[in-house]
Amino acid sequence: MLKIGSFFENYLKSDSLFKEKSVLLSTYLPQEVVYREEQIQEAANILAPALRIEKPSNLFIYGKTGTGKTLSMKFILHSMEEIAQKNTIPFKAIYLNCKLKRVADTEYRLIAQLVKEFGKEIPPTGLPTDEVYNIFYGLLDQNKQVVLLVLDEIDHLTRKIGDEILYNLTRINSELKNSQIGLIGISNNLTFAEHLDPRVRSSLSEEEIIFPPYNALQIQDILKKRAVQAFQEGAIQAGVIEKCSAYAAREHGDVRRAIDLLRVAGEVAERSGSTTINLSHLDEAERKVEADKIIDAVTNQPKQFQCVLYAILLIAPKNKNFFTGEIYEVYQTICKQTRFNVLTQRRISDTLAELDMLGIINAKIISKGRYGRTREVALSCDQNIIIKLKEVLEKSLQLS
DNA sequence: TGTCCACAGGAAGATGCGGTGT
DNA sequence: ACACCGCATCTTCCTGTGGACA
Repeated sequence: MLKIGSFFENYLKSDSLFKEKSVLLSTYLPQEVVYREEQIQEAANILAPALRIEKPSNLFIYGKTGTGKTLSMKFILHSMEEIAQKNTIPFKAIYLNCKLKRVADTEYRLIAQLVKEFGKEIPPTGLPTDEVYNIFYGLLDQNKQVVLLVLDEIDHLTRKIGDEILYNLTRINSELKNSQIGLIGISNNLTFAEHLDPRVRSSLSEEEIIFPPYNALQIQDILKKRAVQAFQEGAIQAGVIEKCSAYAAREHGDVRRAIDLLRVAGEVAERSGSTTINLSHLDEAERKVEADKIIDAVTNQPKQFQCVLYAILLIAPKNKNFFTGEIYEVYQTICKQTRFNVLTQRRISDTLAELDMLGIINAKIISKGRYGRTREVALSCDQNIIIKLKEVLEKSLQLS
């Protein structure tokens, strides 16, 4: 008791490395967005008519992850809302991330979420989708107003539920008497629009803006600016920021990742009682970020998924590469042990594809000629993650 | 040169759950 | 009580296919 008490005492007394940790969180909205002035100006030009209660052109934004798309859009919308409020312009901006599970990953939920933005609750299920649309139309058309709808990670939406919903959204305006709605799509995938229905494509991407990746120097500069706000003076040792931006530059200029890494490195350093952040903290942070991402993804999957992964973990030490059929056999024995239903191979095939998508395994479809076509699977994460995964799975599946 | 394996992966639909309005 | 809805998960049935082997 006394011991733990003094731990907290010491904890309070010791100076934190952080001055303002929230600066390093993804929710942080900086005062200015650097190196994106050009894109922001362009977007502002396109969206400005909304403030005169005219419908702006629909806008499409492309760029890899961590290139400041979301940040820039939030920045623009934020200042538009401010102006609108000051001048009592009936303007509303709605930002939705389509990647969020159970929020915006189906047509019903997306519209329900939009309705919620107007302050009305929609039950999570039960109503016909048409009905939800009607409620949305009604709310939208109550007053004369311009609504800007930002759909972030829009490629996730269409991959899951097709592009019909986008078609509906682009046609909303013709159904509305008072209001106007402008759509802004944000996509990580540069080729996203190519496999879109031509009608949707032409009306959705009336205007397009591309966000190029940041280069290493820009990343360094951004990181330095954030670090100054986030950490105590002298908390970061020389070379840490440089290495951090080098990591990010290697990952196609993903600044978000770099900022994440810096934050975790700070946490690691703090926990180890160090007064500064050094390179080894950064290395550990990188391992931790990677491991957390994977383990998080796995624990949120259904048991059957976990069974398949466990089967793979059992085979992996014996063979470097293995095939769908082998995995299925091992999976069956695991199901027997755990008293789970044995699913069909068709389903397992899909599960393997999902595992591949999550980056846990590396699956390649190969032909063994006479001996058929199959997935060649190899584990693609490093040893200490595998050990941790195995522990987590054994616990979750209640295997000894 | 054609055959044929061992799957991939599309389509449609069954099932069970948590919900709705009447 | 009832018919109906959305959704995740899974099954059934199906067509497609790269290339080693006879």
